[in-house]
Amino acid sequence: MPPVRTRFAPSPTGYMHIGGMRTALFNWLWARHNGGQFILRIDDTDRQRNINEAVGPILRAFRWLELDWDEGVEVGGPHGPYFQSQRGEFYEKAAQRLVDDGRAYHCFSTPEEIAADRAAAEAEKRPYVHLRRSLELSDAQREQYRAEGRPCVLRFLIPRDRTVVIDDLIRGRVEFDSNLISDPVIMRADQSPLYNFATVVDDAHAEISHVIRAEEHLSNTPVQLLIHEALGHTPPQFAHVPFVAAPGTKEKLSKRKLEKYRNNPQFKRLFDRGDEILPKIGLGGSDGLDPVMVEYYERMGYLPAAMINALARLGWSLDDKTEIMSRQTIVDNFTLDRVIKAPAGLDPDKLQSYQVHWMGELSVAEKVNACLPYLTAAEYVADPPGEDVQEFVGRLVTALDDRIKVFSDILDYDEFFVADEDLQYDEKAYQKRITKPDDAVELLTKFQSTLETVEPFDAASLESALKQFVEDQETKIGRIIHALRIAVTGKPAGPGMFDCLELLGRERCLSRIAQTLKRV
RNA sequence: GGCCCCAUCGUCUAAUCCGGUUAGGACACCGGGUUUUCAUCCCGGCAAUAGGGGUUCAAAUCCCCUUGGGGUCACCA
Repeated sequence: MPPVRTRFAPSPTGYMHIGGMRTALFNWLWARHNGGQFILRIDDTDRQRNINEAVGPILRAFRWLELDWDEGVEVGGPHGPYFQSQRGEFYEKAAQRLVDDGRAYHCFSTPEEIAADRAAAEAEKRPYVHLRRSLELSDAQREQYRAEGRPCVLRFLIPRDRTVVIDDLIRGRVEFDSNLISDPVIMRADQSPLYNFATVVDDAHAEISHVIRAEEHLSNTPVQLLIHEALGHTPPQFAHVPFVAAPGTKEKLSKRKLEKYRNNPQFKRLFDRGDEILPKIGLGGSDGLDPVMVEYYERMGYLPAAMINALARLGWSLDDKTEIMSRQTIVDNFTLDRVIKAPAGLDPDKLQSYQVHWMGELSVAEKVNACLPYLTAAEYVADPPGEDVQEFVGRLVTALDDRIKVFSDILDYDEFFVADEDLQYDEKAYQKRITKPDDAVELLTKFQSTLETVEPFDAASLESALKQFVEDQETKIGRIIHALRIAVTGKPAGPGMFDCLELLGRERCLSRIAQTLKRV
């Protein structure tokens, strides 16, 4: 058995698509599961843009999720270079071999000619395949065309009357009739290779054992198989994974349909949350980072463990009940035969539930370290944060407990960072808890002296002090505690009341209550 | 349109390959409990084999058709 070698070969688009990430993950998992190698190559045969700018976000996504690669971009390896744009000689050599063997031919057909042929075929309702007019040319004509400088591409000669069989590891046996396959262009006039050709040359050169890719490539596969064959390669095994669909649909998740997704109920929450959070940390809104991109989740403060867990469960399962899986568990158990054939819609709700689980596994120190950058970026605290700030955030995070679902949630608790006079009140809650009850103001007023004297000013003492107060006043805890929360935090929800008081400290609590009472 | 792929709760899926389960789990949702709020957590509930034909003692599972969805038909990847 040859070693398992898989690859992911994105075209440099400037961002990492969540669906592509899932494909990459499956490749990585299959390599790791088998103790093989994973290769990261860049398919940039058709790009003239700034490569570094376009590749950066892709590498960033891999690093964030800790998907390491054994060969490829930046790390190098024995099968480089790992940019198709730098592999010209390999393609030229392979192309020459095909020409020499009569498996490829120079084609002088103009785009107009081809369009006309296609139109004619359509008019007659017969499937169009390239007509190979250039094969009929005499040597003299050929020379004349060349002398005229007429552009000439190289086409692969598809053998006729063949049934091309793909034994796909996920989809099973799939057959194609070679008579229906048009001769594909494999080299442009300028000697640059086309994808279907370059990928074959590169996969063979890198000794890729398994090509795991999205199912939209399934119909390219017969061509690639035939080219492998013509070049004398043993083709890799293919596994076509279903595409990742938009939430609640069966349609391929696509960046082009972004505006439509804004109205998708599940996606809408992600967009809205992005619009709320991202500007605070200087990243613009969801115009720049959207939930189709991996970077959105990174910037919002999702956990790699949650992302991996969610992505792995999209089209794959371990058994009939296991949902929560560590990276290691997934590596240990991942097999291609358990990949499902039907497309799977990304489920933001389910991602969130994995996130809640994996967040719960973190220590306070880990959460603090991850939350601090949000607080500094939003300028809630100084950058770099002093020791006292770190200590305070530690106490806040402890009090917040699992209320922080993604790290950027820490920004919801601005009441612990703003000056007393800048405290914002939730008006609805203010009405309900302070204005409307007839005893709220009176109780708050009286409770000030309790706060002044309670010693020490910590959650436990505050709790017993409040209970004593309630007893003395012959009232119920519910009569004051809600009003108190609004008075000191401005909000109807948050950490435990006594934690809030302790966190804020005596002075700020008293100042905020006074300010609230003045407001009535 | 041609070719190809796919089809189980609202969603992600298990059982399908090798026919026999009260068709299981999770998320979401609904109800209840815990809790000073919110969040968490616990308990319970709702909810599916696209349709039609075969084959068989027995079909979600095998075969055919229909319908629906999707992918692809480039000098994109």
